[in-house]
Amino acid sequence: MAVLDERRPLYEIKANLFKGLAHPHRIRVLEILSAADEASVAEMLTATGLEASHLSQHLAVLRRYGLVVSERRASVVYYRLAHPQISELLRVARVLLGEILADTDSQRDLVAGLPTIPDAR
Amino acid sequence: MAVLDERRPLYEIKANLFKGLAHPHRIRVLEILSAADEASVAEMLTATGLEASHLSQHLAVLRRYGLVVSERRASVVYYRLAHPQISELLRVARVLLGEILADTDSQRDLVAGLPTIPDAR
DNA sequence: TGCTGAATTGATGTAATCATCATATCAGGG
DNA sequence: CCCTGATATGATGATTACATCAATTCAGCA
Repeated sequence: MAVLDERRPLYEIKANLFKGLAHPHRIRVLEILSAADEASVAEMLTATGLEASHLSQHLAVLRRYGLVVSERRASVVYYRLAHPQISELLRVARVLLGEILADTDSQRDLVAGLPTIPDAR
Repeated sequence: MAVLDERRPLYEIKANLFKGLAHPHRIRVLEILSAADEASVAEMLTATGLEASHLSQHLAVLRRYGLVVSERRASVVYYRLAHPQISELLRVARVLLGEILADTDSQRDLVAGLPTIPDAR
């Protein structure tokens, strides 16, 4: 398994989880799967507008990180979240981001990192 | 701000959030800050065992991603989570990982990605 | 068996991230 | 004012991730 490997220290496993989530295309895919429960590659292709091999590579990453599972029925491959909890995590992230960005609106440059650190690069 | 920038599509902002979290050292730092509310660089140095400049670089990443804020009092720099919700996100991730890894124990190779995909590389 | 559509893999170049080490800034005490 | 401890930045090389395009596998059908 290598990525979500329970023999590693927890903070490393956790970092790997986030690493799997750390790309906009992969977020889109996971949100599609959160909403639809299951989706074929073809469906995700039209939903995302990505080129086939590009999508496939990101799906491979998601598989490698143990975030999705796939199943071939006839000539179509269907993907599903490997764990329902993943959609929960995305939901929480969405809510928290909502709050964070709302904060940001009112205290924009506090959050911007510019004034708090003498010389933010 | 550039990283947690509300003008971008949401899935990109979300991916950036996860990108900031996608490293074991940074997870450790954030968990220290979740527990302690505030910590000096010196404290984090001893807590993590990292070399000073190495820790500093990761702190810079966390600042850049808007996940922490820092404040200098005398010659000591203190760090804090930029948003309390971040510790909430980590908490949720921890819980979910607990469940996922528990699953994994009983269905280890289902999660491993090996049997579900004909030729996992 | 040879096509065709669906999806994956491989190869390549480029860019981003990480670790290490050396150097720089910054505040306070001598 | 310079020294020291605390922290941050810069430069370098190594590794890993990303995008693009070509080639491959695989299932079903003519």
